[in-house]
Amino acid sequence: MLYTVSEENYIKAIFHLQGDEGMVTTNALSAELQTRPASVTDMLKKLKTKKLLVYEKYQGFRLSAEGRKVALGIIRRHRLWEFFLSEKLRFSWEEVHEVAEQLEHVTSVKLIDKLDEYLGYPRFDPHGDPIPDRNGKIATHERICITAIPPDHPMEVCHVGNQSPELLDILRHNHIAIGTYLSVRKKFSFDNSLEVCTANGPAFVLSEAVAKHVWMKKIDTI
Amino acid sequence: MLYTVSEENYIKAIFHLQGDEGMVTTNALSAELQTRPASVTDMLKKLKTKKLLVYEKYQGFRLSAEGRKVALGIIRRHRLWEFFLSEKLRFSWEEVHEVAEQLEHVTSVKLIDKLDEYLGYPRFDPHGDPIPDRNGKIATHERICITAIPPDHPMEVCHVGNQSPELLDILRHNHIAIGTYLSVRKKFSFDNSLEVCTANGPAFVLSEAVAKHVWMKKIDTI
DNA sequence: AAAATCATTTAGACAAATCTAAAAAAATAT
DNA sequence: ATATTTTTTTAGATTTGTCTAAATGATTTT
Ligand SMILES: [Mn+2]
Ligand SMILES: [Mn+2]
Ligand SMILES: [Mn+2]
Ligand SMILES: [Mn+2]
Repeated sequence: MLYTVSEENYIKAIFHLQGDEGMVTTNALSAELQTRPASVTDMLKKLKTKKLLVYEKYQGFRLSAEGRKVALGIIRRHRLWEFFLSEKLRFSWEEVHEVAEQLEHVTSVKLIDKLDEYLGYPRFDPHGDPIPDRNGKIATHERICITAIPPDHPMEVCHVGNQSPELLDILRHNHIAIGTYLSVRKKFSFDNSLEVCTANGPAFVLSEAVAKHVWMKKIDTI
Repeated sequence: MLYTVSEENYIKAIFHLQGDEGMVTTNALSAELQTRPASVTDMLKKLKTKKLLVYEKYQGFRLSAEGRKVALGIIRRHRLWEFFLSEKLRFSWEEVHEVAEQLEHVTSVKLIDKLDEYLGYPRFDPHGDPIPDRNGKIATHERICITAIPPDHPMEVCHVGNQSPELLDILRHNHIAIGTYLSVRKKFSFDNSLEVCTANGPAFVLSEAVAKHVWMKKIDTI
């Protein structure tokens, strides 16, 4: 029932690498976790013994139903802590992940459920990623990339698909964060850049490289 | 600069066992940590190498100045989290310790300083124990045992020297917690029990065994 | 002061998580 | 269809933290 920090990190990484139905490879996981392939193989055997993994050697692997459940628990803890750090302790957007990497391994069901309640049952973390509820259920935004929305229809930023400091630097420079309202003024087909603006702010340009990571949803009406 | 969870648990336990000036023995530490004396000896060698310990074999040991500094950092984290759990997440008094045992090992200076700020720089944890500030300084209550206060002088409960569920059961039954105002009505020299009462509540009796763990301070005048 | 007891350390083992180097299997190219 | 390359696994070693059993040092009793 309880897993080591190392096991949890493997489980979480496998969850993120496997899509729906997909298989994960030893090399991909070793790259993700910055370990050697041989270490991955060792851990795969252990996770298979614990029935968290569907794995035959040389055939790739993916989480079992139980493994997925464990992964969602870890992700729930990670994202709830990210929300706490951002919302309550005023950590900036890009600082929360590293600290949450540690906090996610504190295992107390009561702690997490009380934290969830204290935070008001948030459904999305500061990066716009969904927070699984205590049953592992995750909400999904009806979201659309800013490159695909029609001109002059304001929508709300709900997700940023890349959290590198470099991208966040551009977004912050333009005062774009989760929850910002934006509308597209013009699309330039030459380089697929966009001219966008906030409700009453100045217009500015997003390159295609930036825009493809910015996702929008309908503005909440209540 | 960074220590393992195990090292931190040893350092903290040594800090609690050594008074001012005192030496700690291998057996005492092994009892405290529920390990074998041989394991303690192994760790002592390691902590000595890291200059956290003053230790010559067969002679007992105590923390070096650096070791004490590390211990105060761990205790700061532990007690700030206990305060958070109690104050913000509404954990009951006796539940906080176990969860704080895990949270104390999350090492991010920024996290702890922000948490401290968020909590309003509390100086005492839910058990009335002092929380070291970021320089390791700890406040001290001018406190006195309830067995020693004069009759009919209301004072405030500021510390409970034993946190067993059994004692906490009695205290909760009598609605006594940190911050409760109590005065002693009568002392019975036969068994050293006390009749005490709250401001407008009924009188009740505390046995000597209970009373000796209940510590009082002057009522704050602001 | 020697014997008995108690506390502490040493010696050797083990599990967990990692590594390097070599072997084996699978995939790709010729 | 072979040969070559890539991926994965195995074999054996290392570090950390723990253990048991035996040896040694310190203390207490007689
Ligand atoms: Mn994250
Ligand atoms: Mn992690
Ligand atoms: Mn505690
Ligand atoms: Mn601890």
